[in-house]
Amino acid sequence: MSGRGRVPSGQPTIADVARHAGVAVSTVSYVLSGKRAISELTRNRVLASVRLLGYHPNAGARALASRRANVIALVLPLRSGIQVPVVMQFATAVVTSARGHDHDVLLLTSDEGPQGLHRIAAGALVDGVLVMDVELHDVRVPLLRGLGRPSVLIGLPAETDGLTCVDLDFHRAGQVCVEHLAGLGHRSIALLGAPAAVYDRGTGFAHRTRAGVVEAAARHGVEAVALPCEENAAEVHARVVELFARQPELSALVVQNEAAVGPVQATLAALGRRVPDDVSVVAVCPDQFAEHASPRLTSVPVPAEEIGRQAVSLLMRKLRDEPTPQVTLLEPRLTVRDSTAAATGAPVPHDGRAAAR
Amino acid sequence: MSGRGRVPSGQPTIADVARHAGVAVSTVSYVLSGKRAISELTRNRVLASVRLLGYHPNAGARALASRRANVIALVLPLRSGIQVPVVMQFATAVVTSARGHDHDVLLLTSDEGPQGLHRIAAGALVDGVLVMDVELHDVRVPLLRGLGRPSVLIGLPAETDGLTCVDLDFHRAGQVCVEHLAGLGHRSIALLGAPAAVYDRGTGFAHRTRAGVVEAAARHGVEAVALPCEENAAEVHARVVELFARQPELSALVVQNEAAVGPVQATLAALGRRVPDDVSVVAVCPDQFAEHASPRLTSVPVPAEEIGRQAVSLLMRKLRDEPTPQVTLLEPRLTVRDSTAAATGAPVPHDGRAAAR
DNA sequence: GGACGCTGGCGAAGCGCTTCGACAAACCGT
DNA sequence: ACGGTTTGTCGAAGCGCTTCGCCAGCGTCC
Repeated sequence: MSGRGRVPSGQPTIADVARHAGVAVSTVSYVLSGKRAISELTRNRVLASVRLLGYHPNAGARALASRRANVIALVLPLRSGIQVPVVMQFATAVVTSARGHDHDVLLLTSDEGPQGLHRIAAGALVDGVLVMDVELHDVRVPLLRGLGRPSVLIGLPAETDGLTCVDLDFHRAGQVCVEHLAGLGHRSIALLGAPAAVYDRGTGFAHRTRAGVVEAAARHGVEAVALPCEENAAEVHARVVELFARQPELSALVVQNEAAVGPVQATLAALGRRVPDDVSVVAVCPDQFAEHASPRLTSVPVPAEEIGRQAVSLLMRKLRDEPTPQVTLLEPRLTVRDSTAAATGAPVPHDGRAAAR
Repeated sequence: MSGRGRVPSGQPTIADVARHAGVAVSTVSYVLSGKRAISELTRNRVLASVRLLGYHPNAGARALASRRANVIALVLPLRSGIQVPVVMQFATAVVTSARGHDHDVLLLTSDEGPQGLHRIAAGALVDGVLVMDVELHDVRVPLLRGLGRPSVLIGLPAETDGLTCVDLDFHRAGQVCVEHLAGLGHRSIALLGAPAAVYDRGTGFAHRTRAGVVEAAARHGVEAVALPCEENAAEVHARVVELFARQPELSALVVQNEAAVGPVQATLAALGRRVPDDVSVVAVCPDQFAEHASPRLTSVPVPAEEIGRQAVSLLMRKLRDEPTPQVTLLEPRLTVRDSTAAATGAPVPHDGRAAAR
């Protein structure tokens, strides 16, 4: 009968719902979007039809007509030296929060590079972009500025004009670790950091933590050295040995490298140095890691969940054209567990800080 | 002038390209899709215009008209006890291969559950679905069957009728580990497995590996016990101690738990048992892990990349309505490194297998 | 030299949705 | 009882693309 007759998709359309409920297509649309007042009666009839037919709006059609896809892009790093579990936590937090805002998440990997971003944005596949693992001088930053779509960075580039960035205040995190150790009477500490490659490509969090450690150490009159560290057990071992050779007085370690945490503990054990009796250890790592180590580690957790949530919520605000702060830094919290104790021969005063004065 | 005049989107449309190239819209479409023959001359004119105007087809419009979104969904597990780095490797492999097939990847988390899948599929946001971390009796399996969209599972449920599944042959992997150890003369071995929760929820790979180990051990006359193992250092320590108490003769360990690998080595060291001199260790874990341990671990890697690629390629085949095998199992390869050696008092015969006969 | 088949291109009809303007009907104050 | 607001609903015009059917031109084959 029908002249053209492409195969119908099987899924009910808004027209089916309208017909079933005995109203106009536009009425169904308004019921679903709430953008115009609809009488209680009509609304209920429509909603009943929706449920009965199992109607789900077609995403493509919706995107086309409304010019918003309700999808955001998440650009994940895939390089060496990334903190895999942290990244996963971010990703899941982002997906979960995005769903809470009625958005889905499209996964992009850094290695498709700028053109990937461009394709996605120009094709209107996504409404906005979330970029992780930003470097100090990230090539994607100028791109994002000219993308024509809202974006939020997780991490802090050197120049934040016109951007929206969220991150843990790693500078402060470094300070907090040192302050804790100084308060326990430690006078010689070391930062065992991320792999050298991470520093080399100017990843913000590594540099900022190091700066925080160095600065706070100076302020508290604590001797401190910072060393990058690869992620394999042998290398960690070598580094730790090297540290004790360079600083015989060394009594505390700040470790910012998930993969190194285990080997560090193993190495210290092998060297006959007990934690925390002989050496205190503070880690900057996910809580889960710190909990699972033995002894349980005093740590500054990276609040991946919280950062992810914030990032999404900032992006949503940008999508609604609301103003957003340029930089949002989360305050680090240090959780004291079993891996830090007063330095030998420097008993902690009762307020736990005197030694740092 | 124009009566209605919504704001134009800014992006050039196919009509702009057509006008610029002096051809019909449909011609541009055919040039881009290659679905009809277009003369060299016209094609080049069109392509030039496309580049010049920076044209990118609108994803929503394309999806609406063609009834295919060129997006696939990837459902990632987010529960405890998952092997985070492996999951990440999967994810990146999937994204990369999907891009190679001109598709993007939408990230879903298991915890949005069945309705998430349903929403996505019914809304035509995605053309197909990739599901990871499938359990033996997964609730999503019936859902997938009735989803009306092609899907591929990574992992193996108990019942595979009408499905398409890819996975490493973990049963074989278990066997391979045992065969290697038996060949080295070990007569008493243990499998230190995933956390108990993983077995409890019936995750295929854990069960299959255990079965493979047990079966091969029986066949080779090797004594074997299998123990689940939590992912924290203290627990690992306890388990290892327990194992040696139960099997005084124990001379080799198969470890299928990334997070446990480090602690196992630490514990053995603490117990004064050298690897591989006193105890051999085989791990089922990503190569990277095995490489970074010290000593470097003999291992059966989980070929996440390869599995991801296969999964995508199978899904693409299904999208094209081509038949696909129900189950695709990848053959495990064992890489010998420095953590396995001949059992004490059982010198390896020159062909390395006699002890197993 | 007309029937035939190709090739290359065009026009138009949707795909399923949102949104704008129009417009009855109900409600208000006077 | 009559203009002026709301309030609730409808119709229709696209959003930007794909795809179907059509046709003009051109070589081919008896």
